[in-house]
Amino acid sequence: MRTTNVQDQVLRAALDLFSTQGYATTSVQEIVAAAGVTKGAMYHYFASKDDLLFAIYDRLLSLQKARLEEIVAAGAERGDGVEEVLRAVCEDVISTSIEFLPEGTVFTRSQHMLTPERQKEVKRRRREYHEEFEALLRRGIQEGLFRDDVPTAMLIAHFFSDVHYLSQWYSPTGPATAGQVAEQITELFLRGIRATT
Amino acid sequence: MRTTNVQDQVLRAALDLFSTQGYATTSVQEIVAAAGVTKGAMYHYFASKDDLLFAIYDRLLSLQKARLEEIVAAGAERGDGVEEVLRAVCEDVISTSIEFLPEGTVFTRSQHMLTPERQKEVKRRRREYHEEFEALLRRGIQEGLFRDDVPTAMLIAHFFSDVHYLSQWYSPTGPATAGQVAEQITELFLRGIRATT
DNA sequence: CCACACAAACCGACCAGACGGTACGGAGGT
DNA sequence: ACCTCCGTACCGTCTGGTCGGTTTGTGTGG
Repeated sequence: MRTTNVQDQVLRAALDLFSTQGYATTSVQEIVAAAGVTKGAMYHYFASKDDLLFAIYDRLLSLQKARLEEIVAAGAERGDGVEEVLRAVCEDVISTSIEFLPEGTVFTRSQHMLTPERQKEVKRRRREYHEEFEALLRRGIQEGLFRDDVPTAMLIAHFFSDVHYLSQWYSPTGPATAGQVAEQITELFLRGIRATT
Repeated sequence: MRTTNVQDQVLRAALDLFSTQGYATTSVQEIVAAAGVTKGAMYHYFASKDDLLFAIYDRLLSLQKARLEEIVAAGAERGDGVEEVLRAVCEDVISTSIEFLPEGTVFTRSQHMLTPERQKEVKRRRREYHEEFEALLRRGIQEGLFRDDVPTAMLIAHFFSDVHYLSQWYSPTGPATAGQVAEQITELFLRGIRATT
């Protein structure tokens, strides 16, 4: 197996503590105590506290990217229309973000705590993701389905604002299910960007 | 006068450093050095580092609340329709958020660094603001202008996600002016929430 | 089945330094 | 004489990270 029990436990504890207390206010001592391991064990697998934080980003970015490409590929194979694909992508990223809510909390809140190089990498990978998203928008605009009087950059920001904001208001114990939220936000977004015929 | 030069300089420096480096990674030493005062002077006016952070929240919350009420009152006096008032409110909060972009950065990023009581107060005042916003939405729904198939809580989240996300992507040196952004986001939002007749 | 070797896994006491905050005294106005 | 304002030196605490050493696992030769 690729990951040991120690790594798993530490990352799990780190995610939990970072998302509830914040990165800076969580000490390595707390993390290893919560994980049930010692500092020596932890520093055997991770070079720094920063590694723990970055692991959270890496996992989420990889996951979202993979899902995006999977959906786009499946849509292309099926010959789906742009709006259909875009809807699937939107609903999926929202659902996934709800599934990984603690990660989302850390993601928005602690980006500036990463080392500068890693901040750059996170930015780069987010940009890549956005560009793939933008390609869908452009296709839709070209086909006359989506409005062309608002820059795509703003449409992207408009959608991902919802995605990032999820961790600040959504509660699994609340009235709405993840699926409902995904559907409704996507609907609001699509309604906003459709061309007026 | 109410505020001394020391207070002003310190708060200005704190805002600048908190927004660029983050609260936890900014030391009191750095702040007083940037403000050109000594620690003794600072601690004469502020009880703790936390006070500096809360001052940023307090100012922004007060400002936004005041502007909201002003606009709603003006709209009521003029006898404006709900959509007209809501549009004015939305455009104003976006413009204001752009005007106070560093405050917005700190706002979203450092809420969990406040003392628990102050976190509660921030939450309470935000909720008050949202409730006033919600009243507009409800009025619009009642009048059949806005859709009633999506919970108002979600419509609120959908709009304020854009507001909070501004500090993460908007650049004053970018292509879009504050006014354009305010107009376009508001347009996207309103288009999304209008009832389909 | 054992003895041995060697590396990976792990322990926990221990730094060096930075941090927020304080104590105390002086300066200057009233 | 007194109070506000502020400078300086200092304190106790906590932090991320290290390091020498021990334990555990595993492959190997007899």
